[in-house]
Amino acid sequence: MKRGNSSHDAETAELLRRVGLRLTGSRRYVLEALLQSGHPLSHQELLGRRDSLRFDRVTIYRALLALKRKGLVHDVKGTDGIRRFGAHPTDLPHCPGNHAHFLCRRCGRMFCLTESPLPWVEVPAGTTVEGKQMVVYGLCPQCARREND
Amino acid sequence: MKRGNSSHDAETAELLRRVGLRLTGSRRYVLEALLQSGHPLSHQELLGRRDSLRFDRVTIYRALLALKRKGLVHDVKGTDGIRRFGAHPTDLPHCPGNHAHFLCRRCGRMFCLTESPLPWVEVPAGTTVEGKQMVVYGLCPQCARREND
DNA sequence: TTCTACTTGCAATTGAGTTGCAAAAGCATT
DNA sequence: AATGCTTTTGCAACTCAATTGCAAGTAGAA
Repeated sequence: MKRGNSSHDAETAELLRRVGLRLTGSRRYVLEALLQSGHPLSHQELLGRRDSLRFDRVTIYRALLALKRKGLVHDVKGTDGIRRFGAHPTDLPHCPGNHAHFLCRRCGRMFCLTESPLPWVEVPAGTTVEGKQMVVYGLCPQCARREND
Repeated sequence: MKRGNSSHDAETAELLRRVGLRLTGSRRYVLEALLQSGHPLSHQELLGRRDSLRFDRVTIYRALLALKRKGLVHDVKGTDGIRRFGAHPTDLPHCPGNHAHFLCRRCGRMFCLTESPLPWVEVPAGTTVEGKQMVVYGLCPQCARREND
């Protein structure tokens, strides 16, 4: 399977192998893209990239689910209802995604606020907590500047 | 317009008037339901209630948007992608909804964790924060018990 | 009661995400 | 490098939350 000659190419292969996933083009592409990108990406954004190699929409979804299932990426459902997936080289291979995320309501980009770990939350007795996510929304610096013109 | 004879009937009318919304059946019904319910409700749940008076789906959506716009209710997009709306008598009329929410992945009910105010979050310089939400998910006490049978 | 702006109901549409299935590809083995 | 088994892919169809346009209906003020 043809693939890009990017800097993370060997790294993605190693990561996929380590978690027991077959090395397929879509998984390499998706993990590669998430590692390169400085911020979490939505399914739509992954499809839009020039180097997406025209993988089918469904294939991208399934690649994301596989990576998520193996813990290579974390995901957040934004206030806009769109799920975005992120991978951080420093977090891998046990990327917890245990931090807040910022979502710009104008450009739709999401950023990991890795400096803000999620707080402990008190829940009623008997409750089982499986996970948590926090989304901060508003305008990113660039969009905030444009909004004031 | 016919309406229920519930305990909050006068309260809803007063609240709607105070924020400058016309007193219509759907708004009374929705606000009433949210006040009575101990937890935030989705559009679907609002439609399903016996006393929903068969308002149109779209009407319920628009009533929710109007209440939200006027700050009478707060809303949260769950990890399941479904938006739920909550009103708390004690919060009104400036219900901030500034607390975490718990979402049960089994029964789909959402609860306000009013004891857990959202933490301050550090964002990059220039960022405009307009709001934030936190969703904790897992199993509620009842569902956790059933899952162990 | 009348007038007008706002609200409602209906039908159609959008868009994210999922499912079933036959063809194709990964990979361990020979 | 051929075999065979299992997983993955592509395609089409589908589900479901949420939105939009518009004509008919209604709340509230004059």
